[in-house]
Amino acid sequence: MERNKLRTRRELAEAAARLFIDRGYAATTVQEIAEAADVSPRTFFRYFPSMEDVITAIASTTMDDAIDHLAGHQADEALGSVLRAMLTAAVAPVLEDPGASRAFQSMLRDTPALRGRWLEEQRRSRDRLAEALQPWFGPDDGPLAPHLAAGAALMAVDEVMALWSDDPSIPDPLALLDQALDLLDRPLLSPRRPTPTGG
Amino acid sequence: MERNKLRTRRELAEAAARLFIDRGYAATTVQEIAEAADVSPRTFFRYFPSMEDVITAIASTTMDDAIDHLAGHQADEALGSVLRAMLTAAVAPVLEDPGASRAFQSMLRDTPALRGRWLEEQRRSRDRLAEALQPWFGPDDGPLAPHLAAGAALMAVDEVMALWSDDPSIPDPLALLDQALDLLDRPLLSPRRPTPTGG
DNA sequence: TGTCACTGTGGCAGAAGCTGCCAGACGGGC
DNA sequence: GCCCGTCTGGCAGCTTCTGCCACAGTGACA
Repeated sequence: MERNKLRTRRELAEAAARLFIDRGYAATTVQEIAEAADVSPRTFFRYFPSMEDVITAIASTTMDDAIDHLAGHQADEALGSVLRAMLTAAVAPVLEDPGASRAFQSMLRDTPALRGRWLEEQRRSRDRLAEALQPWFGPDDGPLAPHLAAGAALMAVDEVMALWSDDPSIPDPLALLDQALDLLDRPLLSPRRPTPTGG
Repeated sequence: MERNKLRTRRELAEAAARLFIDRGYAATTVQEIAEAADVSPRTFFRYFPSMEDVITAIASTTMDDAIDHLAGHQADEALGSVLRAMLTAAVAPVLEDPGASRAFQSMLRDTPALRGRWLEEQRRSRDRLAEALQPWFGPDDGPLAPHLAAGAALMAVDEVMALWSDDPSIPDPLALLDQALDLLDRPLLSPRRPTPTGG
């Protein structure tokens, strides 16, 4: 019956995503989602504590997988290249159906409640990623360093996806992601070297 | 009557914050907040579109003020020092009542719904800050650069506050913030130079 | 002083989100 | 056939949130 549970959960999440994109979050009811997944509303709330939480089921999987994948790498590889590979793998699924991804991003953008949950999920990924990045940092780097690296990486993905979904002329988020990661590895707060003597 | 409106709004926000910290978000009802602010529940929803949104009224002001303050600076100052001053000013109010700030952060940490809204507010601040940082970046830096700088700065504040509120042995978040900003201005993804030849 | 418009507020009905509880359905082991 | 654990549905009830109408306070104007 375990397999059946996972199937029901996925069906609920997919039905919800479809309805949210189609008619918007506010215009969708739990009853409709439940009907689309062929269960009762009561059952819906046995799988998700709230209607907003459906979104996390859609969001978390890809990033979780990517972070898990990182455990296969060793600290003797350069952090930059490992992170680049991981984030590229996390973003790549977008290319399978760019239209749907764009629609999803737009929906997210216009729905504060869902965006909040999405960001919270991202925040949780940040903690997990920081943990996974520990081997690349030494005691001299301080406790903040892995958290900042993880945060910056995920923030870059978020910014890239936002920019890509806003601007239809950008065909490929992967090229943007590359640029973003290049920028992250240079002094972020000193873009142009200021004139040595102020004035 | 305008002044009265602002007063009511602030009273609602403060009553809500007090109740959330005291008994938790889930155990607080709109009716209780309304009673504490001496208005009807119906009036509450005229000031805030949802119960969760009260939190943004508390959050947004300090960061908004700090970003506005940034408009007084010119691009001939080093970005790093301007940002440092701005973020320090944004975090400084915490020192007025560290106990309350810590309690507030803990409450935020344990309440997914509120944390989501909080992060969303932070996301909005990121866009505003990126806009304000434009003068410090040239066309060669690309469109992503100011967004990444703004995102990294706010992410650092978030991480610093989280670390500070978790660990009672850290007396002062400002010192942590300084460390975080130092780290941001060095190559984030190359903490230790890897051995030139892999092996 | 009377009337009008505007604004802030309260009350009420009703839809929707969400939970606790009980009852029925299904599968596996004896 | 019977028991047991799990998944599910239905129902009652509370809470969040909205649309609507009514009332009170304020200022302008005759």
